Amino acid sequence: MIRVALVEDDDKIRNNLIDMLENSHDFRCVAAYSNAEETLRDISNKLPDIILMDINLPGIDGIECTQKLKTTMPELLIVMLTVYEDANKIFRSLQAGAVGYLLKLTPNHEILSALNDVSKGGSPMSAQIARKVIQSFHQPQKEKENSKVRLTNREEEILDLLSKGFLYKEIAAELSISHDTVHNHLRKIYEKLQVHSRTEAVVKYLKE
Amino acid sequence: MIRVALVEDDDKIRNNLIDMLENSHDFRCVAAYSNAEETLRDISNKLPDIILMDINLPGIDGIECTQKLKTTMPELLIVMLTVYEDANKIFRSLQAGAVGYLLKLTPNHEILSALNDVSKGGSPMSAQIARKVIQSFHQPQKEKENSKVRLTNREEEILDLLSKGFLYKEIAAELSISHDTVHNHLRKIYEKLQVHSRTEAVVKYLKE
DNA sequence: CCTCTATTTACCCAAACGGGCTATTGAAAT
DNA sequence: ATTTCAATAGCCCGTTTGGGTAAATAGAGG
Repeated sequence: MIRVALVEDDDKIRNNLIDMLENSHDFRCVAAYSNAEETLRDISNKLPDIILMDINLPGIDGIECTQKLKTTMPELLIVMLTVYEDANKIFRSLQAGAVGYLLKLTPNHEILSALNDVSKGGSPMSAQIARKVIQSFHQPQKEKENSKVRLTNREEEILDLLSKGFLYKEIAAELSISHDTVHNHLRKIYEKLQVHSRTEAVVKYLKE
Repeated sequence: MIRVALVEDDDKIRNNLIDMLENSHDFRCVAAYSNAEETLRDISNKLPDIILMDINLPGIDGIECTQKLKTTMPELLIVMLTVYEDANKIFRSLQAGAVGYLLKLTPNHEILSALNDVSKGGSPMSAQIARKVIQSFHQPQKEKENSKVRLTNREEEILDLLSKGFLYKEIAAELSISHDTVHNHLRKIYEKLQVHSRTEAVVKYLKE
């Protein structure tokens, strides 16, 4: 029997996963947590072989949690199970030590076979996810090295003003350019930082 | 002749103030800066008696600038001249060492008479501003001590999610409450933090 | 018992934002 | 000479946000 633990804050999804595991022949659900903090505190009492980890958790997120878990229990196999299909989250998860990355819309039987893969030393991920991972190797080495994407001077300038809470039109006034140009720079910035809002961009920026 | 310096990022307003000073009998404008950084660098060459300081400056804001100026030139008289009528900014300004607090809508002749007051040892401020200052002495000491406003647990929880870039509706889903409730908590948070947008709130929050 | 606060929900509305698209200019690189 | 790219500007459109206003409930503290 392979010991599996869950970290998932949505009650319904968590209970579905528990059912799935308990109705299987090969797996046992030895723990189910709703947040990262509890997981980090309690996991050493349960010693699962595999963890199915949600990314979007209240407080410490699944990626950070993965990182912390791997430092204390490096043999633990962690599989991300999440709604995000975004390249950045995938890479950060894998870098944090996850061995697999599944989307939440994956049918139960595929999740189970993925868990089997994992226990056999595989790394399950959907074809779309795999493609994104593969593509990362096609990127010229240059870009991989400084994974901290390079913003142009103008973009940094705008991001800085953004982080001070200025509106588009205030930034435009400040820099004597049009509202639309600010808008355009912001799009490029969001694309480069892999985010979709002011807040996310500013948070990344402030963490330098 | 009383030597006055200006710190104001808006060209039009700054030039209006220069005109006002130059057309007066008692004052000379010895410097006019558009930002705090330049002011801090250059002010020791100009040695004004009084500074009229805007709060909303790009980069270092007027309050921080006031603080820094007072450490190196404690005899300098600084008068805030700003659009903000909010209690928090007023107190922080006065604590930083400002001796007066005027609103930008104050007519020129009143600004001049305020400058006269200042040079005579007075502290000019409008009746509304004065009221807010007075009221601060009526507040129980408790609240004055921890000026770092207290957010409720719920509010912190929501602010935390906000800082992770979640949308209102995502926060609502996360906490199993309605979109409107999230909206309302955010209003309270903004009010307590004296901000007017996600970005500003998150920046304050991340700076702990 | 009454008041105050925290938490919750709701409706309205204007401003701000995010993304899809296209396009011009000038500089730098190939 | 041609291509690439940063910077500029614009239009369209749906979504998100912020603020006004109102109100109900439950718990704490007088």
